[in-house]
Amino acid sequence: MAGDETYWPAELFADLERTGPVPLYYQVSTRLERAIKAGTIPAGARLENEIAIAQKLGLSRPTIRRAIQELVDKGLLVRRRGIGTQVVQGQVVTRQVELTSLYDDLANTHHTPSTRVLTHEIVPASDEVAAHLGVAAGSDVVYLRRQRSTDGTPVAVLENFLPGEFADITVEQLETQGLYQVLRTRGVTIRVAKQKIGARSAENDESTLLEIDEGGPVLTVERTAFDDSGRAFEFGVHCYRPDMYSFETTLVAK
Amino acid sequence: MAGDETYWPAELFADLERTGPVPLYYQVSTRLERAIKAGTIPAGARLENEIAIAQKLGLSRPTIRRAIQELVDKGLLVRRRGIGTQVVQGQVVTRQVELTSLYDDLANTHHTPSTRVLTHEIVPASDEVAAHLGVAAGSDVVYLRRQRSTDGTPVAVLENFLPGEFADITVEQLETQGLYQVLRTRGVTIRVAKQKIGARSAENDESTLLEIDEGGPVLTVERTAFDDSGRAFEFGVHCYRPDMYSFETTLVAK
DNA sequence: GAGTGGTCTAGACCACGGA
DNA sequence: CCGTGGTCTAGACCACTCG
Repeated sequence: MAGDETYWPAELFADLERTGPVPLYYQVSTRLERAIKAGTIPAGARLENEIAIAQKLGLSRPTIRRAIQELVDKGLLVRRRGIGTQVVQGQVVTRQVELTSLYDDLANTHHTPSTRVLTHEIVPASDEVAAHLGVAAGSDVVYLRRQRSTDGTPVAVLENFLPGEFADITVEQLETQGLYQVLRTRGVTIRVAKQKIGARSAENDESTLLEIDEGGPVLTVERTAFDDSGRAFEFGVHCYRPDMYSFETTLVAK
Repeated sequence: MAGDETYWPAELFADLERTGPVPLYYQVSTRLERAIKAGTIPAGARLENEIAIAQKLGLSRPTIRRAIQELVDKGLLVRRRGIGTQVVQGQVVTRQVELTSLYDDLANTHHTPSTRVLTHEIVPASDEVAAHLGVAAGSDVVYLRRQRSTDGTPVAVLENFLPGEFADITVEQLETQGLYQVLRTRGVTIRVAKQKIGARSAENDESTLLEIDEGGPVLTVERTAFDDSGRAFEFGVHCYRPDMYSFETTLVAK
């Protein structure tokens, strides 16, 4: 019957590097993702089955499965046993919440982020901060409060707590780079983050700093970040101007 | 040296069902997750290497890898080449954003959710709704507006648009079950959801419905849901009382 | 019954980190 | 150097869906 065709634009996969450092599953996955986003493989289309794809590409089935799984996890494909693999109808392009800092987020969207450091001091850890950072209550931690703007418009007020060993981070570093960028220079990279997103009214000087109405709504995030070894290295309490920032996520049922 | 021990409480894995319908990787993964959350394997601990685990359990390495990968994706473990696998220090228990309805969320936390249907009618699809649902602009869609409460306190105002084929859903069904529950009865299950989380001031009758201050802050979600075949079957615009609801997520760097 | 994805095995070689 | 996880192969059997 017409309409039962399966898709597999094999010509898109002619240039796979079998020797280079880039994993094969990743090469397949990214090419497939591009083809879907470009509409070369239309929404709702059915892909060829895994075995056939593996043969056409001269790869093993597990490699193909892994490539496809990447896109299933991203919400671009759905798989059903006995049926096949289909493209999700998600024309609406959504930029995902990635594990990047707000600074990078803003810089990546062709804006010019800037930072003003409001507070930069050593304080004893409260019980809450100590619990999140995994340090003793009352021990020295670094407290930062920053105002983040883009193109001159304030976007967020960022409060952060770091373990005492980061006391030597300077105001100048913080005003020219994002916090995660500074930490990366010191060999600390973010690997896992647990966060809670909510809303409340602006408090104290927040309305002034964000240039919004007194007591106006703000979007809030509480985030604990962990490094490569699973150690907590940052606890942040942030508030955002809701007309300047929002979070986009894709959820996939398991 | 002391402190270099690796952990693997093999006794926890004595009862694996090799013949049943539950996948082996899933059995290993859930037992391991329980052991981590119970503290049997402490935060920061290093696991034995994959080959040794596979031998001890009489399973293949790919099966063990998959079990571990599940927990890496959940943010409970981190893996580093040349180093090993370690438990993340995430004592703070966080309930994750799952692909469940608000109704189930509330019911699962030992509360009694209730729903009042405010509007239930057929309307022509606006351009925005049509784009999200993948139907023609102006075609008939079902419009629902509901007030959701828990233990008598209002939590959210839910606006939803569904394809016209769901016109026969009754008010009674919606007041006794969650929307996704009703749809599941009709063979539609949610598989992927794309959503945007933000904040704004309460508008029109929302403050009254949520029993908050006029123009007070609300947490907002815009969600498009897709079924097993990748077809959009629901577009929702919801607002939540921020003191009653927030979102928790875990992000893992790839 | 034919076709699909879901699981599992038993190896192999490589890249990276540390001693 | 060794130990670790990262990738890849070439099969196998099963469970599910459909005609």
